[in-house]
Amino acid sequence: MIRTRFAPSPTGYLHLGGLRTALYTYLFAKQNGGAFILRVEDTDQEREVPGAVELIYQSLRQAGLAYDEGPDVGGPFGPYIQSQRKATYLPYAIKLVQSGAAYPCFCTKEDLSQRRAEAEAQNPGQWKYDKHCLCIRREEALERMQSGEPCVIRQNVPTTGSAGFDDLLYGHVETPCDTLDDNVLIKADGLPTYNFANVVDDHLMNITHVMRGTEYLSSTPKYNLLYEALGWTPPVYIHLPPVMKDASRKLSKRYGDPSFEDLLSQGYVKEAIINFIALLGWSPGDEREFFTLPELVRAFDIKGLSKAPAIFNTEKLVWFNHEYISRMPFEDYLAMATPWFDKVLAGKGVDYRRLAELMHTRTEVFDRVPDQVRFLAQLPEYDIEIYSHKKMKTDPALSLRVLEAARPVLEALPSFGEEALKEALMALAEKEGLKTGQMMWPVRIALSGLASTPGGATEIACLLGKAESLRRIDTGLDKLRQAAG
RNA sequence: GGCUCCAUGGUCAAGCGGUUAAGACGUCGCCCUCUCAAGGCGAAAACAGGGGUUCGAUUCCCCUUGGAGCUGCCA
Repeated sequence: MIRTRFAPSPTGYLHLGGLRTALYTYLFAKQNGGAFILRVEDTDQEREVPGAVELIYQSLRQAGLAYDEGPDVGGPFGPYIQSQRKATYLPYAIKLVQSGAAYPCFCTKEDLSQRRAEAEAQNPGQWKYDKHCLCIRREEALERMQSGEPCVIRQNVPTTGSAGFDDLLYGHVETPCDTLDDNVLIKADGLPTYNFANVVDDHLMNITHVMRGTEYLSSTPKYNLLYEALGWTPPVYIHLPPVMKDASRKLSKRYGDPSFEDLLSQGYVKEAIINFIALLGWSPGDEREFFTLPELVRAFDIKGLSKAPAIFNTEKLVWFNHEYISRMPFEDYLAMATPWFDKVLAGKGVDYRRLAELMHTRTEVFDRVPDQVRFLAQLPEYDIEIYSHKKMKTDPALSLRVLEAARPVLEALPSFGEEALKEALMALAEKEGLKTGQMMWPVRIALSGLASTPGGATEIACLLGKAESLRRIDTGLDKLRQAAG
């Protein structure tokens, strides 16, 4: 049975690169009828951010990536939080020490930084741990360790030969051992480093396939040395290229790059985010581009993964979002749009249902909605230049004439419904010898003060109501008359 | 610096020795239209460079260039 895991460290919210790794990991497990496991890698207590674990649970749930085993859902291989597994690592480390694959190191951080500084002075950038403590006799070292002398346990990487592994995506990767450092396996605080914890836990949790970022690509040969020394079979590796902010910067939390949660609160819909992110670094091979999560499970294939980093392109995400919004049922749209309407229209008595009909296919991201509808609450300041439209053949002078003619017609209308408005204005246009656009453009401008609006003149007049519409036309007339002198 | 990995339009990408080098986003133009969107049609836009291998390279190999990652008692 295939078992995969997503193993984030709780240092903040789940960023999009992490979400994509989680997604691929989930897809791979599910399409093979396997299990998707969440494991929290919190062995660095200093970097841990309070509440981050909950944020991870929440994001994965919202994204629909339900895990079969994990800290808050349990499972037969728990606990699923590494700090709670502290006691499990040391025995394996000692086993490695006894076989010579690792050794206790009593060098203090001060010693190390001093020796390092000296070495760097001679050979910049060449420092590796000098195996200083390897010469201590094993029995003595173990004794000192067990007597409580502060120490770490280091991996004893061979000084000759090479180490390698096979990656499903990248193929065979091999590194000369003499370029590898003797990494710390168990820290002075007794907790394992990532280097050791992931090996032990992946084995203990029967993980068959490891999907993770390429930042581990070059250290994986070292992990395989550990598997070998422990007599374990390594998992199948699939390293994933990073998601970039631009050509040379990774998407990061620091530079204010959005998290999954951020995108949701900006008004991106989760299906669009998932769909977009799935296609960032993976191609189905055919020309399909819309996928639900279950469809992704069926379509996903390691062969479609890209080896090169992918730049996160917001415009494409916006396009996906627009598509998803346009396709959602109207009632869903109305429900989602209402709070955004409320931000600028609360208590204004605007017909949200009609407004939603107009806005439904015009919404790209919900956080842009308030700016699009604000004019309904208050006529914005505008320059009469926008009465000019080349294609419509309108200008301020014509607009003045149009508004003067339209004002009494509108005022006389018994009903201010869209149909009635349209008929009245079209009839007027004909009578005045004007094209429809020449009639509608000035009216719409006067009503909205905007060159571009959701809906045309009649829809806006109807939304505004008779009194407000006439008031705005009067404002327009004032402006135009003033300009005309 | 050392090691590892990567390289098709602005972006995501198909291609897996012989193609007019797909498609999508974005951009631009036209049509439609009571504005803007949407929709329809169309256009511009790429194999980083140099060597090989081969009858033939975007595709295989090498070098260069460019980029990324690792080189932490971070993951």
